[in-house]
Amino acid sequence: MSLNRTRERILDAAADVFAEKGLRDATVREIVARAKVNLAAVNYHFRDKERLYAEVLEREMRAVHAKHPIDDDSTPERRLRAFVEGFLRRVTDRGSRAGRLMAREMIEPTAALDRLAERVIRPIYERLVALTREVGGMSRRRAELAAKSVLGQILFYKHCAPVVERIDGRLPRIDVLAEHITRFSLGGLRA
Amino acid sequence: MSLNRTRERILDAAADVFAEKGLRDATVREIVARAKVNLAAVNYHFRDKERLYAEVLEREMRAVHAKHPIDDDSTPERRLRAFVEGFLRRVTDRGSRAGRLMAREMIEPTAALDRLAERVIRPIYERLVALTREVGGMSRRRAELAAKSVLGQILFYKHCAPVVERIDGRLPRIDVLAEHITRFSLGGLRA
Amino acid sequence: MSLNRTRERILDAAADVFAEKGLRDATVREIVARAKVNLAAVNYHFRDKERLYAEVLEREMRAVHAKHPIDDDSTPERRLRAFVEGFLRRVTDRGSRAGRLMAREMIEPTAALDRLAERVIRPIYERLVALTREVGGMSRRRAELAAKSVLGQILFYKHCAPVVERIDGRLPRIDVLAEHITRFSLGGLRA
Amino acid sequence: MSLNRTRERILDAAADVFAEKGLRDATVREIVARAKVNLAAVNYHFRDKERLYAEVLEREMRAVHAKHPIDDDSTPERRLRAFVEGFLRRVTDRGSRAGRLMAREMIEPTAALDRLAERVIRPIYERLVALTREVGGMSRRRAELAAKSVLGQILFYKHCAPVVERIDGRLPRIDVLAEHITRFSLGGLRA
DNA sequence: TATGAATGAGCCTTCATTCAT
DNA sequence: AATGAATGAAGGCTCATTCAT
Repeated sequence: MSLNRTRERILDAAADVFAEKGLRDATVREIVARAKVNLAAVNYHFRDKERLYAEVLEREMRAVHAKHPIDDDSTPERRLRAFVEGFLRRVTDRGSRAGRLMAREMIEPTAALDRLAERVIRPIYERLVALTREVGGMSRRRAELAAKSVLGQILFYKHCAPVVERIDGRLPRIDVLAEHITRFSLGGLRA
Repeated sequence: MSLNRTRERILDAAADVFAEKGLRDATVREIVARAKVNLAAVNYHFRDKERLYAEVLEREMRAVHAKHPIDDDSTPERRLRAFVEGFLRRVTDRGSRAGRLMAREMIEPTAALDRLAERVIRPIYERLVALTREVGGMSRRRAELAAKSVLGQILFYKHCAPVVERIDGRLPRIDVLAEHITRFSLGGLRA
Repeated sequence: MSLNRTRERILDAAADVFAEKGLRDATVREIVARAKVNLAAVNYHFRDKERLYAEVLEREMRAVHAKHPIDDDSTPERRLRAFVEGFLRRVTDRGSRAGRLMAREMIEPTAALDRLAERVIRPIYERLVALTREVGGMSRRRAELAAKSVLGQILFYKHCAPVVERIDGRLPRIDVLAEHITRFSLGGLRA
Repeated sequence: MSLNRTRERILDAAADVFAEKGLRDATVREIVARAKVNLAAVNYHFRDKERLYAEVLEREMRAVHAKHPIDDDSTPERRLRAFVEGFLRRVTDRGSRAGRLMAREMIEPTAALDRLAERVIRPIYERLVALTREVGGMSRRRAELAAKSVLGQILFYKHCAPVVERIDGRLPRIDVLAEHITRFSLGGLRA
């Protein structure tokens, strides 16, 4: 195949498998089967399974980062609402490999997490902190707590999805959730 | 080794190992080594590794459930505050095997989660829903969303701990967090 | 099978394979195939391939040591002759696994050689040194050199066998060689 | 990289690696790494690893052969002494790749040994046989045995070096050894 | 002439489980 | 009730070699 076709195929297949099974439970054999490449190709292109994982993680995160929408210049309330819904959609997207990979990192952080926190997560976090200050006109310290309250509400539907499913059956529509979280948060911010 | 001493030793060792490594990454060999029992004892007493895991999970959760404090009869606001702080403390306890086990279940639910959701989680959830209705006087549907907003804020410090560490350094004191979450939530409930 | 049948079978098969191919070129698969035991049995009984090797080496050497004939009490010359022929026979025995294993150790010594040198080789060496002193009535220092001259002549037919074969075709009979080496050495000792 | 620079670099690196690890344990990867050439270069220039090995062996042996000193025309005894010391020096030279390669061939002869025995070893051997006849005035048959006795004494310090080290600590000086071997052999030749 | 990419075979080891006692 | 022995499956990795350029 021309260029680094094999390398790309492996990265893509690996993202799926790592997202589904995690670093250790994923097998190189399954990855190469999905990528339809030779078993040894992983070791050739990435040295070993762990290095492949690190590269996958970085890549997936960067992809999400790139897709992250830029805030427009409407009112802070509308921008908050847009942020919540956008984040919620991304996070609850079943097919989102980045989301699953991150969730796993939360339980068993790997060396790759340090870079990730700084380069991908912090910018998003800082934008949300700025937004909460605009809405609530509060101190930096309080705005950080508030930002975490917002994030927590959103991520709950990610990190506790299996329990929510078992207790509620299906989730409400995303826009209903986003509407609730935004209102609830506006109330909290003004408290 | 009279009675089911062996059985108990295995359950205890297994709780540690499963909490540290998860169902699949934990090895029977490590469990029996810590428990100082024979390799075949796990299969003898629990049929297989998965059944041992289910038993461990149930047991740990029951233990947490038992420690869960009963609400007193002060104002709903104070009871909410007490709930938040109590839950937050339990959830951020680094040594908590139950917490780690649950976090793993969120990512890769096992068969054991069904019972757990019904027997351990739902009662807590229902209590919180009732509490939010008392505070906010709202519909069941809205109260459920609000309860999830409260839980999400709390669990954020559990499920995103590695990122919070990397972005903020140390956490604020638990009571400060609890105070914030309670105020934020009261604001949200009244919105 | 009763007792440690499997363990013994592995040790025996491994001695053959290690002697033929050396530590690294020998494969666990070939060993277990010859021993007609399961592949995992090696790791179960010996932890890993290297430890199996160490045990094989020790065992084979001990076996040779045990078979080593005790000198009788005839004249020193006859005892030298007996020593030479005995050693020569053992060493050129094509089926001798110990010999092949030792030859490999000479090229790539493993950790096991230290014990071997002290426990198996030194006693033989010391006996020969004593013998040369009896024959030649010389200083300890010169006797040691002489002992090495004797050993070198014998071991030549072991260590250089492939070349001797290619240059001479077949070897003379062992007793002819032993007679020559003994005479040559007696001449040397008296020089 | 003009001409066959690559080829030369491979041959040189391969000589080191083969001497250190032997034919099979040496890896093409290590050779090309040391030679700082491409992985595929070995197969391109030498067809396969074994042919590279054969070429290395031949080359190293020829180099030794070239350095072999020509006998002068002093007395046979002095020429024997010179032969012993020269051979001993070459053989115990730790850095000698040829020596290590040969030692390995003795244990696991490869196809390359046939040519070697005929072209490199036999000439040396024949010279020594002639020398022993001059000294001892004996039959061809006995002279051959005597020549082997001389060679055996010398090669002992090569092939049994690890054991000698462990039993004696350091070796005596080469000239002392040569003196001993020469005297001992002269005694034997005259016996 | 030289090389980056890719491949198929094979190796050692680990693991959960079962068997015989 | 408990265990030492044994097993079959699977996994990560290395290697010499070949291919296409």
